[in-house]
Amino acid sequence: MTSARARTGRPRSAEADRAILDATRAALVELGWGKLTMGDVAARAGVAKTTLYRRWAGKNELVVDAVAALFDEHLDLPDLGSLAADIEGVVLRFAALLERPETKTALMAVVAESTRDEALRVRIRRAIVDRQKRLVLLGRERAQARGELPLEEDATAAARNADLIFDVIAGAVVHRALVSGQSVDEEWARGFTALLVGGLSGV
Amino acid sequence: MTSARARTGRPRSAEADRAILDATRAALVELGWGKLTMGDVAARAGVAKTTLYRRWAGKNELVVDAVAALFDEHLDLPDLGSLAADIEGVVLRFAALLERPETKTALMAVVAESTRDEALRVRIRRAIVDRQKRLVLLGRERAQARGELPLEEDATAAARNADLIFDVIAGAVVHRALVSGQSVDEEWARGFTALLVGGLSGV
DNA sequence: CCAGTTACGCTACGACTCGTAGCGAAAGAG
DNA sequence: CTCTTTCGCTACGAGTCGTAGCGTAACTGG
Repeated sequence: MTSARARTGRPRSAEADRAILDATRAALVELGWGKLTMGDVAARAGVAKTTLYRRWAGKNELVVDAVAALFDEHLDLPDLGSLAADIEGVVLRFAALLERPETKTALMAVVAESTRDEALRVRIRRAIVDRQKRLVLLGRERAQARGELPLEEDATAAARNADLIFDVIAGAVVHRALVSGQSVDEEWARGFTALLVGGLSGV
Repeated sequence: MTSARARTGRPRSAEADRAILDATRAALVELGWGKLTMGDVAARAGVAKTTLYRRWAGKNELVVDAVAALFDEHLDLPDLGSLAADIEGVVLRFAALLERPETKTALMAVVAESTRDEALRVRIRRAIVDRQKRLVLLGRERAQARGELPLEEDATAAARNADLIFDVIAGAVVHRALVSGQSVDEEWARGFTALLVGGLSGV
């Protein structure tokens, strides 16, 4: 499967791939999603425009891959000892990524495009969303191991619940950072964690 | 102030305004944000392209106004008798708007653009976000009047807390509907409400 | 009724971006 | 050394952008 395609002929330059993705991120920082053009990225990367189109169908796919690389590098979560500390940790990780200018301008834009492009939506899910989700699931497992959260017996209910928690955490951070346009600092993370753990009625 | 500008000369056609905004929403449904063009909207509305540019600076501002009209019409919240019921109500209102094809494709796109355009961000806030926020504040006041939530003494802390709750509710709905791409139905609304009210540790 | 003022529809325009095609050269596999 | 694929380059038609210029339409104050 891995060697089935392109066993012969000139191989694609891995260096070009790196240069293109780097150039894409740089262009996102300087120009933002709206003014980023394929021709500009090609020029920055020092490759021909046709080379871009041989590897990516268009701007959407290219930008998803360029941003996904950031999520790959910067998303991990050490065990901070308690459920609350882990939630604060994951919130601050998300926020650190969302407040970069590259991701800030690109993420919402590709998600917007994905509402009319199912293939793009799947690509985003695999490249970005699922990576975030794993952190939430990890924190959940740790909390269950500590006895802070009950073990769930029904698998489908557990999955539904995990989806819910993920949407709440990721959604709140995204909304705070991108829609409300305010910074996700430690103070906000503490307040959010207290709300999530204790609820509105909790003290 | 209101009569200070354009007291003389031919007045702008209010009918043209309506036709343009209707055409914009129709174009969003058919084409989506990405393929919507000013020329196409003008043709649909039966006006000249120059007329659009006399009233809106560009695609971003036009679409914000077109979508804002929907939020104006469909955002109110009857008193449902309890905090939990009110939260479910507001969640389902948000969801009903977000699941329309016009708003689905437009909202994230203009928010993405607004990360590089402060004036646009303010316009979105005033036209859309603040209208949503009022519903959350309203539900909060009702809950306090019922005694379900404590009255807060410190005004700045209360405002900060209201911002937090709003980001959590709106963020969760947006994330569920647009990023996870799953429907916000009554079952999800119930689960979300239970989590928000009781917290992770609450039963 | 008449000038003054503003909005309108229409046309045309240069600048830009898109995505593709065609070419000869380069880089590997067998 | 041949076959295959990628590469950089150039060129292209199509489409969009935002603006300018023009004559006409609509409304106001004298």
